[in-house]
Amino acid sequence: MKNQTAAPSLSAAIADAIRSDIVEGRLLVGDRLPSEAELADQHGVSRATVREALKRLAAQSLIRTERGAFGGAFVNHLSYEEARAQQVTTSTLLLGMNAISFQVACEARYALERSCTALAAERRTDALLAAMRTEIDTQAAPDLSDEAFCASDVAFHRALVDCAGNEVLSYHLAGSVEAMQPLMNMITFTARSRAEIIDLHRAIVAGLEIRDVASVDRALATLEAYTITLGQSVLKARATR
Amino acid sequence: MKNQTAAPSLSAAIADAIRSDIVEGRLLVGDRLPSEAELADQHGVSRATVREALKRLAAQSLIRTERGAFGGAFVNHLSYEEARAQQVTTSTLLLGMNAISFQVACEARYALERSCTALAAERRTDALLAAMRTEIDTQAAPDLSDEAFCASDVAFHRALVDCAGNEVLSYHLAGSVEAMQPLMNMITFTARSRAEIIDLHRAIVAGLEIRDVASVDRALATLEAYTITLGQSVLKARATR
DNA sequence: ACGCCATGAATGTCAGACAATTAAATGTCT
DNA sequence: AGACATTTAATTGTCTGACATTCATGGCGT
Repeated sequence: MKNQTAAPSLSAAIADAIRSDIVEGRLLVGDRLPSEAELADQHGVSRATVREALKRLAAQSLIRTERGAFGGAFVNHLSYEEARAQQVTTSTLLLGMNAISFQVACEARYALERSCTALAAERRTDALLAAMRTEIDTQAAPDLSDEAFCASDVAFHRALVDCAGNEVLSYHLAGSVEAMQPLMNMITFTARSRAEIIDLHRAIVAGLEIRDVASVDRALATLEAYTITLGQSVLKARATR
Repeated sequence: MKNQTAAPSLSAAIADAIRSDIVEGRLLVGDRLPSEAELADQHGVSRATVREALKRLAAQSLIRTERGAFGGAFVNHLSYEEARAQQVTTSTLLLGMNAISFQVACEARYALERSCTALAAERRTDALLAAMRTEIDTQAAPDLSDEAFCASDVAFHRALVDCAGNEVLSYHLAGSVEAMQPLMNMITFTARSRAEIIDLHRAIVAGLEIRDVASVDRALATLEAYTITLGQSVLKARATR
């Protein structure tokens, strides 16, 4: 992996060297790196510089460090959860910094989410359907805060993508959808709109239950359209304020 | 953003503090952080510790540092390209470490890719169609290496997702699909299979041209099935070896 | 006005020290 | 012999102070 313009910094160069050792398989999961002192010797730099390099890798969850005798830096086993958390941080920041319109974000979110409907209808399990129904019940509570409603909404859609029974797909979709949540949260939900959304959630679960791809897809499309409508009315309200 | 079990390290704690300042908007893009010496004072630690914290943030592209007078650490503007590169690194590593079956990866890849067909058929531009045709011509060259064929394949699918005309969708899809390329590269392409793939690529472009969603979707489904077949035959060949 | 250079502020690096932690080796008691 | 306590060595985490390097700015001389 060639580095961009250049790495005018020793610590960055050392980090890159070790990173490619990991990515290209010369260091395997669980392997212990040489101690900081040894690395400093090998690369002809001071320990401080090596440490900065290691911190860079630790920030990407590529390595983990343990203290004490026979501690050191170990190639980390990247779990789905860690990877997803990082993806969400990066994507959230990206979306927050680039003046994404609500409509574009919404369109992307539902396009991604609909990519799992066919598999989800085929493979949905009773356990996941039950989880979705539980979230719907939560959402129907009359005195629920907007925050809690959104959290439950995320959990519902998370369960939906899990229905596809493909962990790789779940990882990508859950990460993508979750990253867009802050943009979705521009909307303040009225009792009326909550009821509408809950109805559509019910339709999705019902469609999955009878393995009817088309009805699930239709419900998601309707949910997308409705969400965009809500977003636009919020924008309009702000404009006239 | 609460940290998991604990961060028993000062440099990690400081990095987390600054990170949340950025993610939650208390520091804006382009803002200059205090100098390392000032940060060290504020947090009551040494400059070395602050530097390790800053390197962690730099590794996530959250900040960039400039040397010289009036240099320092600045909140970075995260570009789509930087974000995608990070997403690809993380996802590639994740997939490489978790014994993903070829079939599961393939299924996820095409499910994601098909999420843009409807928008792509509606919005495809002549420029992007031309780009796709150029890649097909490249792929048809008789003396092309496997590596170059795969690279062109990535470029082709990249153009396909760009057809959807939604930059957020492009970002997520291009990253996801690219991250799975190493798994796809298990396949060694024969002249026969290349011809088959190129035919399907042609069908995709033709479908986009006449804005026929169904035919594009069908071509992608066929491509998925064919890719899985190829993968299985490779596995079978290895098993009997 | 123009170019050159000193200055100062900042990061990048180094060397050496000490504290904290931890597993393993060693010692000690029953 | 076995259980428990202690020492030891390796390693990371942090601190201190120093020097090198980079670069915008402003003053100086011509």
